[in-house]
Amino acid sequence: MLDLAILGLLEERGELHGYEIRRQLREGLGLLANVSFGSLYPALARLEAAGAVEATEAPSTAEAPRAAVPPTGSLSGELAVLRARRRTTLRARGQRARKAYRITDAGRALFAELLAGGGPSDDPRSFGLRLAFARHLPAPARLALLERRRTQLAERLTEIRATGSGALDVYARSVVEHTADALEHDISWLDRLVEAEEQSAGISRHATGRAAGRPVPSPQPRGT
Amino acid sequence: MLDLAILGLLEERGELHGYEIRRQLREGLGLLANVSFGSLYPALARLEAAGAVEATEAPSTAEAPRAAVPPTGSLSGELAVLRARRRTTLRARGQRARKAYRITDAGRALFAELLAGGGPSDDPRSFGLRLAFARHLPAPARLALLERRRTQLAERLTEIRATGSGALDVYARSVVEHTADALEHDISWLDRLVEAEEQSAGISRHATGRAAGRPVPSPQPRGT
DNA sequence: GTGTCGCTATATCGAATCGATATAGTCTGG
DNA sequence: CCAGACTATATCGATTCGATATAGCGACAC
Repeated sequence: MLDLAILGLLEERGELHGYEIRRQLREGLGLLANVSFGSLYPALARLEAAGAVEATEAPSTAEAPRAAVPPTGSLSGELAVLRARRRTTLRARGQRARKAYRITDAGRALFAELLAGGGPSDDPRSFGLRLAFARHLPAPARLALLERRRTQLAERLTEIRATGSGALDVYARSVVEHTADALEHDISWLDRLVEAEEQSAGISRHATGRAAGRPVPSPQPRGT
Repeated sequence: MLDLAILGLLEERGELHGYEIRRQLREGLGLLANVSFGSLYPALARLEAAGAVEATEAPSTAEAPRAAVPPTGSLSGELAVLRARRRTTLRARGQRARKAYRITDAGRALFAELLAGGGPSDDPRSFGLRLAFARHLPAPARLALLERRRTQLAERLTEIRATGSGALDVYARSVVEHTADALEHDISWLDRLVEAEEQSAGISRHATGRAAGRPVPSPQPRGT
């Protein structure tokens, strides 16, 4: 999930270092991806190991794309190299040592895969992230993403409504009902997005029945 | 977080086994706590090790303690008895060996602590869980819980609104705006809850400034 | 009868993530 | 000159998830 966010940011904004990635994730995406360093740095290392991103020692202002360190197989050796390099190179201007990352072709492929990837990923953050990067998705895949999400939420909603909150006390019931409300709200948002998608694509037969009149399980006038 | 859910369930429903806990979490609490076995069983073990719960071998359905069947000496006869017994105990659905857990006094103490516990816990699931069990909380702590949550959400909202979504494309902007909307919705829900709390407590000084300027639809008598 | 399918039930594993913490350089202000 | 705030990378332990293994039992088909 984090991988997607990182790759997307690098794809859109070019070369970034860890701290900056985090800031952009927080500020740009409205905390949707509020990520900690404890997951960010491992994720970067993971992606680098997989060849999806490559590190460039230089602060982003300069160029000097210094060839990537050839993997020596010696961990301590590589660490020593990194340390030495850091001490010499960066002190140059202003900031402190940083490792900027840039996306590779393999990374772009991975990004596309993650973006469309039909994995379950019930996680709302994951969906939000995908949608935020939906610009990089072909139109049909975009639509499919929205539809898939809508289906999932609708299922959850019926499930909740079905179980009925009769047996619960005031507080638990309030939680359940609010959850259902939020779900409804989400679904109608998705419906609006789907509609917009279908409009922007030239639609001949817009009466597919989908966007037309799909009622949310039960409108349920709320307020006794 | 899971600990809280487990302890709460055991406190309210008495003796339960793992599978059943999970079901009640899913069905009762509207998927708010949709938990996997990979976290549930370790959590139970953790709680047991900490002395917060204790395991009882007996299936909880043992309302009527079946009188011990005198051993007949006949193997097939005993097997038949076992089968019959199982069938009567479990009624229509197959059951297997299970370990039922019951909450201890230490567990109750831990529960109270977790429930009120002012840890950050930005997690919406965590808050939902606490609120669902708010009945077990003294009224002032309940109010504090709501207020704390409201403050957090309000902060996030201003943060999002402050950053402004101008630089984003349609999709990212839609995500951010919808997040903000959902946040607003949550906040006004909390406001309604706070108001209800203040009403049900005898309100002498209702003009705390907080609840003052916030208009709220109606008290909404919550009984079907 | 015997597959085998589906449900109940417990359990473990690896990977992802979080929150806390360590380390360290740099900039600002008293 | 020191304190505190900010930038920056990194690691640790704990929690949680998803997948998977296992097993008993019921039910229905063949």
